[in-house]
Amino acid sequence: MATKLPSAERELAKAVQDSKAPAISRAAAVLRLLGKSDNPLGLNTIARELGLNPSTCLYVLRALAAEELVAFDPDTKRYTLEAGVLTLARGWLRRNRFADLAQPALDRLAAQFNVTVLGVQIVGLDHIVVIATSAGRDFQLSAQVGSRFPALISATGRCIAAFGDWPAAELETRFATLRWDEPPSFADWQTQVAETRSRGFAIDEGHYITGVTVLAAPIWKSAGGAPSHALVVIGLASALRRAGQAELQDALLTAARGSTQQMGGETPGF
Amino acid sequence: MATKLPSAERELAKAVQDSKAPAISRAAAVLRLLGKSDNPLGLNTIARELGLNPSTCLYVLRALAAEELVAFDPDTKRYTLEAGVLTLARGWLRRNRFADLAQPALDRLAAQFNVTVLGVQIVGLDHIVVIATSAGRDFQLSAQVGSRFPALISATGRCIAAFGDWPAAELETRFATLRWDEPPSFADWQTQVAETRSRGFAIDEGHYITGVTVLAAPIWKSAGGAPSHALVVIGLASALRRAGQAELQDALLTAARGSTQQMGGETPGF
DNA sequence: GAATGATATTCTGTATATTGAATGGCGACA
DNA sequence: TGTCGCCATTCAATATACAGAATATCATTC
Repeated sequence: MATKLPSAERELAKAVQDSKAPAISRAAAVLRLLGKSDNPLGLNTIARELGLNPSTCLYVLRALAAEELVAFDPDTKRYTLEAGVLTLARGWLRRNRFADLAQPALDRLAAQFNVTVLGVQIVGLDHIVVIATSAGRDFQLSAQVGSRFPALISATGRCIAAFGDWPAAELETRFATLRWDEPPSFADWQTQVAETRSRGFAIDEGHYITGVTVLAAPIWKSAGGAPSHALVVIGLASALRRAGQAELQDALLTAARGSTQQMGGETPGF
Repeated sequence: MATKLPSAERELAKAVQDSKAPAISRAAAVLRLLGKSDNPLGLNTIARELGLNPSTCLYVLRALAAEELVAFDPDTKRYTLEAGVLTLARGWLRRNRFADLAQPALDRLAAQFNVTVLGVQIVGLDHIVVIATSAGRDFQLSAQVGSRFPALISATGRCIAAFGDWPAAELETRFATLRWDEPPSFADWQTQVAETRSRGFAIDEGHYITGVTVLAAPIWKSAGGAPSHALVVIGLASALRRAGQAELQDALLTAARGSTQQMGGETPGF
């Protein structure tokens, strides 16, 4: 009993439990697993990894293959993602102006301060997703479009907590699951969140990744409520100080305000 | 009885029928519908469009929302695609060298002959998916990455038929469902497929879209079997003649042979 | 402000998706 | 070449996802 489950398996079990369409949770888990994997996977490998019954898993894979979301190699009996997922992404991109709108601002910041800049979308309290990127000249750090991170991590996390109006208990629960290089205490973090609120943007100085400073400024898609996106600057702490961190912070805030306007939103006066 | 069903509904009904995981077919249909739609959709709209029971549809949407593949606006009660689909696409892109490998060749062809060039992936006999594009200087025609087309349509279709070794009956069934501006007869088409086989590439002269010529050359990922990808050139018939269609055909074939080599495949000598 | 029409959502019995065991098939290794 | 062990796949019993009716919620019109 109470054997230690891999986290993917753990979460999936929960999602399946109280859903009226568990097959869909299983399908999503399979797709994500295949997306992470560097090479094609066999049925049993997938089933074991996700804690699924092999026969159930087989039916899931067959359904996904029929939908062209998963490719099946009959020779090796191995599965990979199929091009159908691209088609879905295209549908999403068509309806989302943020990537196009923010790109010029990202490029300007990246070029002027020689840093990596991301445009991210905030998906509730769960995750943020990288929508657009621009790398500095000597790109020390990078992240790819489509990457997911936990919502509350690093500078963006403080933004989300600061401007989101979430119940403190909920925040603390989520906070407890985060992985940092140098984890702040919850109390310290709350102080930093308060600072973020008064300053209008967030800083993470080496907590998430040692030696790396992350700045994040919120973007509002509509007038009220929580921010929908954020601009994120990533750079080595030493390099940032050289590049003029104060100016960079101003430029970031201005860019975020501009993006908010372009999105038809309104930056609240905290 | 025998009321005319929308085609999406028709196909979905079939897929659900004999699947051991019908919820997954329904989920995929919902995602595709949301991907096509220009604006957020309500529950009943979706259910009606796909011929689903509203309550079933609700459970599907809730499951998809929990997986961050669908976004739900509690105010308007409307659904859209969510950024999670981007994450899946990223996973696929990581494992697919074709887009990166082919891009230079596409750009060269597009620039030299002022045409639109596509790199497509062949997904069985069902569809092709656009993986990479390059537009000419005055881009008369275009297609976006992620777009899907029926496998047997236009020049690419003749390639697939010519080099794929599919049963004739299967081909004829599928052929019957295609929509052309100026449909060829099945007999004519078979002749053109035979020509394609001997020539090594396919031409569609105004059949698919009036006044538009399409060329397609196959690419093999592995030594034997059917081609996995194709290079496709699209241009106005008049413009192509001016640009030197004979040279273009040579250049296309050479490019496809080169891509085949880069992919580690082998162009068979038909 | 009442009534109407449309929508989203909950509820309940039943057809069926899921499970775990049994079978079939393939490669490794001796 | 035969045996073993793993993997994919089928099979049969049953827990449950699903369809349809009932209810709740919301706009819209008079």
